Amino acid sequence: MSERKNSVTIKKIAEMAGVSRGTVDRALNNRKGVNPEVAKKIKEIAELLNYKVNILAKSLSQSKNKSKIGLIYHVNLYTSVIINEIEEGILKAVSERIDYGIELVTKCGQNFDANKQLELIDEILEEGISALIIVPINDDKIRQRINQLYLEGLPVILLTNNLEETNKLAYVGPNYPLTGRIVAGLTNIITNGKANLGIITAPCSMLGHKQRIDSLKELTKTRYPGIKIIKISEVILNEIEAYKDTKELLINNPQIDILWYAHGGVLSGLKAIKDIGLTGKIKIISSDFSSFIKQALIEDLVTAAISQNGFQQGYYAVKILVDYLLTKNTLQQKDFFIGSDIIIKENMGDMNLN
Amino acid sequence: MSERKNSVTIKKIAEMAGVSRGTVDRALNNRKGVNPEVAKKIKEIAELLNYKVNILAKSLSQSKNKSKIGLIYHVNLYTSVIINEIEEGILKAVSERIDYGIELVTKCGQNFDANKQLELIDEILEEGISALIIVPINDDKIRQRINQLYLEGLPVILLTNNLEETNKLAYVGPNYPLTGRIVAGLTNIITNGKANLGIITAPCSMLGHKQRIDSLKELTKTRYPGIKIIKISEVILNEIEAYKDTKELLINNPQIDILWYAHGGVLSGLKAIKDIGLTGKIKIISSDFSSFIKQALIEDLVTAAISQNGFQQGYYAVKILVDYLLTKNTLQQKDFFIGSDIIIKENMGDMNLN
DNA sequence: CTGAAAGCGCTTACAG
DNA sequence: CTGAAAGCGCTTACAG
Repeated sequence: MSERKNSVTIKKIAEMAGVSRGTVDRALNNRKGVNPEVAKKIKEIAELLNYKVNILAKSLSQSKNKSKIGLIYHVNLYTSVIINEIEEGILKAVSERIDYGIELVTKCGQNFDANKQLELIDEILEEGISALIIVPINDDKIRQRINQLYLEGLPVILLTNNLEETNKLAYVGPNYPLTGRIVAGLTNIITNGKANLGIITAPCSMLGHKQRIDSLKELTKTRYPGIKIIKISEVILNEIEAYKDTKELLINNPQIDILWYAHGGVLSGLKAIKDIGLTGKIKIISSDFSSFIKQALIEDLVTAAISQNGFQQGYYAVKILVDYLLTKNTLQQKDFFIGSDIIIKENMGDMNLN
Repeated sequence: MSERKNSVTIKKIAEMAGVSRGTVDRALNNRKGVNPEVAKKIKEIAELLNYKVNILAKSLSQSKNKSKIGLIYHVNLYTSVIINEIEEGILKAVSERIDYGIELVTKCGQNFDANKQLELIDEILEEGISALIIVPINDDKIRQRINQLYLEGLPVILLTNNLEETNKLAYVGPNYPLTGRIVAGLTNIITNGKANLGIITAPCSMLGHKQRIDSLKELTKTRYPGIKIIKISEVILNEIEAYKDTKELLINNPQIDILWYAHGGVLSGLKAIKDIGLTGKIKIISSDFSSFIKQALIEDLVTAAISQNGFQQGYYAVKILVDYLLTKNTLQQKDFFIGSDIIIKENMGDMNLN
């Protein structure tokens, strides 16, 4: 069953090729200074024997020069919770890989400040990182900088927020269009197909947020015509705005019976709903899943939430990156989508391990 | 941030204790033949320096003697799909750990045959396994055998099916009572709290299946009184029975508006529903999540499914076990619950990596 | 361009 | 009970 490797080592290849282990190493790792003919022969033999490098030995032998992974992200009021989870996932994955000589360097910016993020990139480069994980801000300057870094040979993983037309090793994060469709499907199930939906969102500072709304719109049109989108309300998200906006939205559109908070703001939204006496009359779907939302689910104030699994996002970003750094194997895919879970009152904290 | 180890090696401890590296190794690994006083001193120094073994070096040095992990499971008509997923997860985790000298030996029984499983245990022991992952059959003989093995020092992980009063390193699998509650909550959401629920299940050959039903019953009583359980129909699950039973159930209980298939049988069930002209009038929740169910979700024949994440179950069983074998660190918990996901038409295949 | 040798951190016969 | 030495598979100055 698992006879697939072993016994074939660099030593065996060296013997068969009639060279030293050092030369085999150089050839297989494309280091310079090997006679091309010899290198070719060595590679052929390796191929023939289905040689697979022993990662343990490789890492151990290189353990003097640790490789630093850079992490750049940014916090702001409405993403801080998931950022915490993401960081936990990252730290977990890194701690599992300490023996491989992996180290983490972190820089954190604020509030979608692209210039600040550019600075952080410069700073982190000075630390001598060998790869970068970044939650990029949706800005041309950032896009260009990342393109440049990637072309210069730095493996870059975009985390949580995908940038279009940007070179990268991979994107790890939610499948935003899919998330929008999930909200549509969930609304359908909750309302038995007949709904007057209100949406509260923020101005689309992230590509994914726009994709989410667009795909919801499309799916309600084509698959769930009984779901009417009454109004999409874009507010600059802070608690005051979310409160005011929820109130206004519901008073001006009394037919709304289900409300989707695409970005947060649920806390004040619920307060507004209570103040106008609609608690229990409006169903709520939240695309946030913080401890506050958990509480709201428990109290039946929110019907369902979509969790973006921050922990997994962070964990897999590191896992994928380190696998790549250790093996240089071409990745099987460019986009690694982390599932978005449907959370209801009963399945919170379902999984008790990480 | 991650300054937590390194630089402190066995060599350093040896120097400080004034002994050889061999002796340090013997002491720290509790091998016999070390002067107790010396051992104590060595351990104190290690503690003081917060020594953590380098797993890479340890595994590499031991890579001649591979450790075999035994896997015993059983297939039968209605669990085969999830078993496939479980096996995929196991194989993935094992393949990621080949360099650690991990090998898998697999034995497969059939149809809840406990005697057969006992035989398989004997057979697999002869292979010289150093740990066992087993999907145990709910039988006293098995229970006793596992207890005995565990007491003899074999690390045993119970996978997917938990046995009570059985010694084990850990259980990895669904939280069955929770799954029942999820079905209750899902039913509540789908039906807006008013439901006449029919249940089709199999005689409880597994503890978990009973727990699932019990917890659903309890939660509908306490939290969702609007959900009436009309009938719980236990059939020996094969397609003919599932067909007959669904038909009978729905004809005799025309008030049923939502049906939960707790074990499978959905394929024939849907056929029966069609034959009596109720397609689209009865909502279906499936606790199975096979490719057939996927298709049924796409065709709107099934409203929602609960996935038990077989892949993760298998993957984590191996991960947890190998971590343990390599470090002998006491596990943080006894039960590792793998989340059960709510699947609707829109979030199938949400995650595209494993 | 290539080889011999030392090294990564740990384990393990072997000899005493 | 303990140490010296070889070994796990790979990498890397160093010398040529």
